[in-house]
Amino acid sequence: MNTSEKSNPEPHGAASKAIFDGDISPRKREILEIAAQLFALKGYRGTSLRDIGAKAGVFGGSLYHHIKSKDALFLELHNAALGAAQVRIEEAVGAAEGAWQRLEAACATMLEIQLAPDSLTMPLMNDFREVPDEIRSALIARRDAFEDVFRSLVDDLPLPAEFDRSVYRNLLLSQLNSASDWFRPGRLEPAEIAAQIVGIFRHE
Amino acid sequence: MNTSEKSNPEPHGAASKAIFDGDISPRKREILEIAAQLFALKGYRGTSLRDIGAKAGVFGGSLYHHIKSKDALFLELHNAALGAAQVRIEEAVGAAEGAWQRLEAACATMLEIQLAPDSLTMPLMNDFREVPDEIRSALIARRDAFEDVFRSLVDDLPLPAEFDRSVYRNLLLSQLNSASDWFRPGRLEPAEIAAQIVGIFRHE
DNA sequence: CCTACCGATCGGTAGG
DNA sequence: CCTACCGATCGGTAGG
Repeated sequence: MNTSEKSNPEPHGAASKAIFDGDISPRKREILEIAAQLFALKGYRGTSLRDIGAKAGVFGGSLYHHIKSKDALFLELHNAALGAAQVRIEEAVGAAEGAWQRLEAACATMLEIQLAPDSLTMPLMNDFREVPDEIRSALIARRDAFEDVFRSLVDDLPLPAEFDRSVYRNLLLSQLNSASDWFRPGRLEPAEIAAQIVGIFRHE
Repeated sequence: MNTSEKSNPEPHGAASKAIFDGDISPRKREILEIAAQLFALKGYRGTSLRDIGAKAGVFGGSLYHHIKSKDALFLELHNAALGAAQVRIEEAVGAAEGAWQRLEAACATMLEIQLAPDSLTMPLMNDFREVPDEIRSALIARRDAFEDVFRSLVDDLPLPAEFDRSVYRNLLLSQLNSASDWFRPGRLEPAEIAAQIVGIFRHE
């Protein structure tokens, strides 16, 4: 079994949402998805390379054929998830008209991503405290770039003068980032929650 | 050096905010405060008993004279911090008149607690993912009891009918809980942030 | 990708 | 409260 099996464009049917770039092997993509799920569920420190290996059907040490280190794996994951989220949100924003409608589109997409039942995505964006110092600054920089989308959305709102837009944006983002803490399926849908959020945040 | 030195009522000047019950030894209180700071800074898994011991001037194993386990230590800490916060918030709410004023008083007090520079308090309330399964349900139950204060505050608001009060309350609480992620001293004060929050959340 | 292992660190304990 | 240690687990590596 050699390792030259990279020229396989999207074999398994989950091309629906391409979280990771196309220029990685299917096997590595599989490993990244498994790792993302475990990190989201148990946190950075709570997920060992042996755990990831076990779910992938190999021993922990074997992962080092695909990754450089646990740090690098987490960083790659985090950046890929944020990149994919950013693309989806920008698409949704581009399809909407009006400042409040664009904000609601962004919120709805963000919540759909964070609240997806199989969410191999981003519920890891917050526990920066758990992550080694060496990669934390890179994670924060990437997150800041992501949040620029919301910065410009908020800047476009016709808000009352007494509102501090920086605080307003941070409050909004903290709601979106921690919705998975209290969300329960079967009640309001992500889009309905987005409508509630914009209903609350809408003042002019 | 014997161990019978418990009958000392508040020796060091920090009686200003009694986070922990009076019926524990000063030494144990000291250890709890050190542990709280480290947990808040580095998370549950990122804080070892050796770390706590080092800051307290003893070896990790020596802490077991005062605690039963790391789990129990964290649980005690968490419950004491929430209990103290609840008392302060209920006092502030009791001193205010009007549903919106009471809400703002609760938010301001909550933010003062979470954003205090030496905050040995609660920025640990969120990383339940990091904590062992055995104590997680107890932590959640205690937090739910704490949040009942906000439940009744929100129920008293004259909100428009289209607002879902459960979602509204969760959104509000997630903002208060994660304000420490973006707060920077020197800009808005906690009370000013509370005013911004209520300004946003105020609809009737 | 596996076997077998390394040094480090963890929570916790015994015995004083 | 210390010394000295236990078994478990971790990220990572060598050599195949």
